[in-house]
Amino acid sequence: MAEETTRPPAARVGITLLDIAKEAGVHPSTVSRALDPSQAHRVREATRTQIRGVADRLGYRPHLVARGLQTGRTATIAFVAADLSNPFVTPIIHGLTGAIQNDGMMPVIAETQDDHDTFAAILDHMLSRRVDGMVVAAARLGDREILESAARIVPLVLAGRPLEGSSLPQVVHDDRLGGELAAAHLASLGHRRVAQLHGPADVANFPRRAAGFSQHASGNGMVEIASPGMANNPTAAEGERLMEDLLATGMEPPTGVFAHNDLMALGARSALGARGVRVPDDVSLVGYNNLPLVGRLTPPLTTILYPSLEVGRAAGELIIELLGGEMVKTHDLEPELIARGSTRPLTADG
Amino acid sequence: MAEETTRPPAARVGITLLDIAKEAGVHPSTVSRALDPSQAHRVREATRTQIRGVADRLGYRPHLVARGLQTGRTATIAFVAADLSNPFVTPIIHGLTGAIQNDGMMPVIAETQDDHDTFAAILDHMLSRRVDGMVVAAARLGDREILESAARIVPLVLAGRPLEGSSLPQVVHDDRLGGELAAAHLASLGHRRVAQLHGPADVANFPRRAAGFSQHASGNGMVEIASPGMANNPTAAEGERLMEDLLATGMEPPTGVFAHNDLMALGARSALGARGVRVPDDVSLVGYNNLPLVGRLTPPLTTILYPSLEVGRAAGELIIELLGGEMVKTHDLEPELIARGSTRPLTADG
DNA sequence: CGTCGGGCGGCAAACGTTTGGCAATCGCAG
DNA sequence: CTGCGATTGCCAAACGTTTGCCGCCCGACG
Repeated sequence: MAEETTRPPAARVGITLLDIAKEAGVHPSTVSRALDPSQAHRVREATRTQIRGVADRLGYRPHLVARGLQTGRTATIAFVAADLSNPFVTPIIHGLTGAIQNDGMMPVIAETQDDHDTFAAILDHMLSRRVDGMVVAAARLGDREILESAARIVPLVLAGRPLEGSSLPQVVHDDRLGGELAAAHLASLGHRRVAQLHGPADVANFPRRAAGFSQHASGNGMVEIASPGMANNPTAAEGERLMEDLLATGMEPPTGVFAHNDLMALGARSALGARGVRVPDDVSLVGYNNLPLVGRLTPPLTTILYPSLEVGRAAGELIIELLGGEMVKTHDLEPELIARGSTRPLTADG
Repeated sequence: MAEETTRPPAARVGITLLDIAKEAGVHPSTVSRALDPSQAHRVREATRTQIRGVADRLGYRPHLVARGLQTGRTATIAFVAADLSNPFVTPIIHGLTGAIQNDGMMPVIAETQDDHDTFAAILDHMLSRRVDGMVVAAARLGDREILESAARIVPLVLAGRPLEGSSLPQVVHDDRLGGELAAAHLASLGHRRVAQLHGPADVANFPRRAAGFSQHASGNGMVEIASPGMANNPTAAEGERLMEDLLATGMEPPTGVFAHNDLMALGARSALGARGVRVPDDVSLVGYNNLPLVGRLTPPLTTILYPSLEVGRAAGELIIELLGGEMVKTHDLEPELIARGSTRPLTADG
């Protein structure tokens, strides 16, 4: 038998367990065990170190695909976002990645663009990929069925966007309370005439924020001006449009405005500015999310803190617990008012 | 042979080609071909539609892991970032995802935290995963060797951060020109005494920006105040620290400051504000990147546009071309000055 | 009527692991 | 010297595809 004295020194692609076994003069299965910490005890110290040596020398890299086929696990978590350009999702990805990377798992990412068919296709694709779990931040009302059928196949947690009438595990954020906080804040500043800029109704956060706000408002003698429709998407452009529509009605404008997220608030501010309406002098403006930098705007935006980073992290931890067979259902994270310069007490002329 | 009349209606997990073959009374390989558009012509129209019918009825989902093992392709692109919380990377991910999602590929994401060992481990892990390609936005000077050895195994493109002295395919952005634009802008406003806040030297963008700036400055009679060291990371905190150090030297401060990125510029603004130095009245400030929202700050930040979204998209396209066997090397994207309120002409007292 | 060729489909190997079961070996005690 | 248990390593099957090759059948042509 010819003895191979020199080999390409390192990191050749395609070194397999079999190569190592041959080189070390043992059976592939022995190599597999020697390299697997949880099975290493099944192989003698001496053989083990020898095998490890050969593996290192040859630059062995386990073939995770092959392993995945055998074990049924891919060390992969799907992350499904509606719109990756929304600054709101970055911290979620960041938190998620941080929570799972230690366990050797990595997120694989897709974007639905808030389109139902795309959403369905992506879920399907992720199942085909045999991801070990899914974190979905793109849920809309109409997606419930496919979400639940996916959840029957693979651990799935909702993050960022809850889903009305579903009992899927999720990272819960109390949007209703957030809405209340916004109303309470405006109330405490003396505002009576208020309005909301509504995000799309099929994204469950927004109706909840709206309900919380309305409830507190009506319970405290505030007058809520009916808003001119709702946004098709929770974007700055839509916020601007809604605000314009509101101003265009000709009726006496509100002194306090609650936009259902920061992007819409920014859009609203543009619309107000274009009409010569000043924030906060003429109108107090409250957003939602506390996006990066909104605290450095002028005026700095008063907003409700949405703890995106923690949501991402919690989602990751939830998934990992689910994978471990635990039955955890939810994880709670509270909203918090961050009062800044875009709101101020109502004055006589305001 | 018992005829199975009723089956679980749909989407059971674990329907395999074999199940379909059995059900349709053909060989698995025929099913495989019938379902593969590029092989479908090898099977008669009738059998094909029958097979498709059975597949749909059973809710068949191809097992991408098994396919990957066989074909060697995973339909997966690694995206390696230094810091996912930097608003700068989101648009890159967005662009990348958009560019590859149509081809059924998805990014799998990891974060190096700008640590060399973590970086090496992640590259290795990605190779183990058998990703089809890599987009690396986390390159530092010391990472060259491992990057090049990875690039020998799998198509790899650099995006966001170039690498000094390397000929890896990359999405090129002319940082030097960006630096020049910053200097030229300040010069055109009459500024003579200027300073830079340096990003870390082992991230190649920053020395290039610095060189472009310095060259234009000295070539146009400007006096560049030596800066007090450089940032360890390109973050707001570090920008603040550098600016403080600069002010603390006691020498006459510059009237124009070029921060090597927007985050550092924001940190610098804080430091200036804390000392009662006004922007732009006392100091004109230029950043880099044009992060979302910096145009809405007060004053809105003058900055150099870094086309992150296009960089991400271009990186995705480059990878796909590389996968197609093309030999493309680079893709160019120009910087662009965006003059806003944080810079203004030098006045007698400024 | 024989042969050729093309269309269609089956066969089996291969991709690189993991893992349950079994065999061999060894040490040690009876 | 034999028997027994524990330790160590081997065997082979299995995970779900893809794909080169071969064979069958049918029609057409010589």
